[in-house]
Amino acid sequence: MKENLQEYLKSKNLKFTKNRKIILEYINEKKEPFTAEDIYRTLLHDHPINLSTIYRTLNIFLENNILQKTAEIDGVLYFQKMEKKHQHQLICSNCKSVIPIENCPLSEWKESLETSTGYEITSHHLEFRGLCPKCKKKK
Amino acid sequence: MKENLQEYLKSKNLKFTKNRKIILEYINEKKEPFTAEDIYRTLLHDHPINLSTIYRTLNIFLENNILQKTAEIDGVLYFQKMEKKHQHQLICSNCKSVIPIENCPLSEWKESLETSTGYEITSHHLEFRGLCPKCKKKK
DNA sequence: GTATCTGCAAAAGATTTGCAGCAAG
DNA sequence: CTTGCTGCAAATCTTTTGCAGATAC
Repeated sequence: MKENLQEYLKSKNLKFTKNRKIILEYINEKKEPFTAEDIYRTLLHDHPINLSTIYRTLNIFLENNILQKTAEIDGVLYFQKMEKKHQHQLICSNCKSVIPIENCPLSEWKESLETSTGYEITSHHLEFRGLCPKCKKKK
Repeated sequence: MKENLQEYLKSKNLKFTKNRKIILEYINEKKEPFTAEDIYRTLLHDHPINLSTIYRTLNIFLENNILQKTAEIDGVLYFQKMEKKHQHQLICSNCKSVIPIENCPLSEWKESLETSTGYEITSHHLEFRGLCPKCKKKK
């Protein structure tokens, strides 16, 4: 993957810099959706990278389908590695933690919706909200 | 509804001011999800209301379940009158218009998800994206 | 009258941008 | 060496907040 990306970036006149490499590693390892701030704070100690650079890198990765935007919660964007697998999120209303969920019964619904609305539907976004096991205990 | 609300607000030590009445009328008439800015611009000519006041009013209506937050798109909040009916949205990626859709096959999925994750799920949010009939033609 | 509302201006928080120096190829 | 990347500071955009005067009841 890393080698492929490097080739790919070159073909787009983009450079495979140290920062991009480190951010990419973060993205590849992280199972849960994350924010720009999450990356910033995680890397702060060993490889501090300016927040602007992180945002710029995330946008480049988004444009090139290396990354996907998976949620927007209280004005904050959440990202995840682009997966072949279709995924959605489960968000804790209390601690704002986000976990991914798989399986999705919605694709079947798509066609009937296209017929009834006249829209051409290209994607959907689904979020469940509730209390995670930890926050459930505290109440 | 208007009379009930007035009683209700009184019981909460909230006043039924002219501004709140006008904003409420907007909310009741508007079929599509709307933003604070939408209200501001619509009322600007006949009943200009300060944006802060609009935001404050929306938040009060939210807390009192007169209004619901239905989407968050590119950093902007979308609201709709609280409906008994469960609803979701269909958003045009091109012109950003939003229309509500009814029927939702997801409630059945909730229980199995609660079992598998340990979360207590309280709500879900679903958005479809695509091209509306107008924008489809232009392409 | 007095508690709540409102407009205004300023603050806050996430994200973007301009620019001058730095690094990759 | 040349083009693209980075850090920094400042700008931007939506939403929130503090405050002093206005309004509802």
